[in-house]
Amino acid sequence: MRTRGRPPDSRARILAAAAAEFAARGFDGANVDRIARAARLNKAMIYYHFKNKAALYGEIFRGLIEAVLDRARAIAASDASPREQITAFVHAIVEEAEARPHFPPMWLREIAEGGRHLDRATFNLVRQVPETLNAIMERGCASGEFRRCHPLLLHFGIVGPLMLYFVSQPVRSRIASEGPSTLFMVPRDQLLAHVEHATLATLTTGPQERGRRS
Amino acid sequence: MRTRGRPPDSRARILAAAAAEFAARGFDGANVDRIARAARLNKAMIYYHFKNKAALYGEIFRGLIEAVLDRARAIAASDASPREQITAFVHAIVEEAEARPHFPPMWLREIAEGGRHLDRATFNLVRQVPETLNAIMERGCASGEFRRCHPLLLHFGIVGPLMLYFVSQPVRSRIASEGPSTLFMVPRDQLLAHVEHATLATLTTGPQERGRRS
DNA sequence: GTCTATATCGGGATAGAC
DNA sequence: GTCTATCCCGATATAGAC
Repeated sequence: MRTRGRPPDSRARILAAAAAEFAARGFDGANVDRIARAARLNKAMIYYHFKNKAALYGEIFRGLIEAVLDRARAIAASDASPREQITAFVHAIVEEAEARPHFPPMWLREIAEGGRHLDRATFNLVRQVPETLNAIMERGCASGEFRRCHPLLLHFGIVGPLMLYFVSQPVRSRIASEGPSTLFMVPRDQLLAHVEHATLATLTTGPQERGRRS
Repeated sequence: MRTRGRPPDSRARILAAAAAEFAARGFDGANVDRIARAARLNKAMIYYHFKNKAALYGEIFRGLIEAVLDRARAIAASDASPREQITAFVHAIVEEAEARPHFPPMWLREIAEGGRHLDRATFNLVRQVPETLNAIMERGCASGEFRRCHPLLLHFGIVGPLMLYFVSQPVRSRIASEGPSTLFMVPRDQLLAHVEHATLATLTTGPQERGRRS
């Protein structure tokens, strides 16, 4: 059964293995041989499906950022209130990170690399995420619910802690295995609650530095 | 003058060049030849001063984290109020990042790498930074100024946006050079004001999720 | 589509003169 | 302390059989 025309999944296996490898080691640290072994294939198969290592990386990164951007746009286009949209945005990032564990490490590293491995098209997708978040904030400001803040800082204030949380998983379990410090264990729900609260508190508390008050 | 016993600064030049290289390319992407050239030295000189690439990296990282930890501890030991100590902590991170531009990229990458390049001693220094911040928060909670939140999330909420800001510099100027979007230009003082405000707002606004009120 | 070689080369590390 | 020359391995990429 399901034999005729069954598409070989070698390409998908390569993508999955490569995503894990790039996430764990970065572009330069990633090893094509290891990817092949993890995909239970030979290295030559990788070059059958992809032009080179960079093309493989590019395809994975593009898929990742498209998924995130789709979520963000859907939220911005919804009829939820600005507050709810902010909350939904935080949840969406967390859900995407859980669905694609390579997302946080790859995104973080790529920013640190100056976007060196991204073509113009992908680069534009990356910048559209904070722009979408900005549109949400703008609506909240127009309705008087939010105070205005710098959109990129708003974005970094959400994404920064979230990415660090996911990316620090190996470090944190290494710490946990060495001693009984409870400081480095963070329940997932507490993460969500914290970032939600921090973001909304930032957006609804009057700024000291400019002297407006609600 | 100052000839006798003048120490050759080749070692210092190597450290400076290597810091820039590791920051820009990461451990695996860093090239010892490029480091030597940037230090106006031959590659062999690097191996005269350092056992290998990893040892060179380790020394730079250790220096960086020691500087940050020193600042954090000095603040925690000061007699300033918890609020002031939080503000001082934010400022200290920013000042350290400006004094040592390799700090944000190297720190961020190292977390993403799972601390793979760190020996036990350095690893312990890294974890003591959030622990020090926790001590500050504890005092604020004891005096009733702060609501308690997860110390690691507090730390990520400060350091995440700050590191992203510095690390995204190349990406942001690339965006700025391509079009007139003002969204990606962030004045340094606005960064400081934002993170300060966001952190204090988080620490002084009652949590929705647990229903405690001050 | 999948494999086994193998070409090729960049880059970490060392030898040894000065 | 500083250099030139070189070793040599690992890693990307390709050729070509099946």
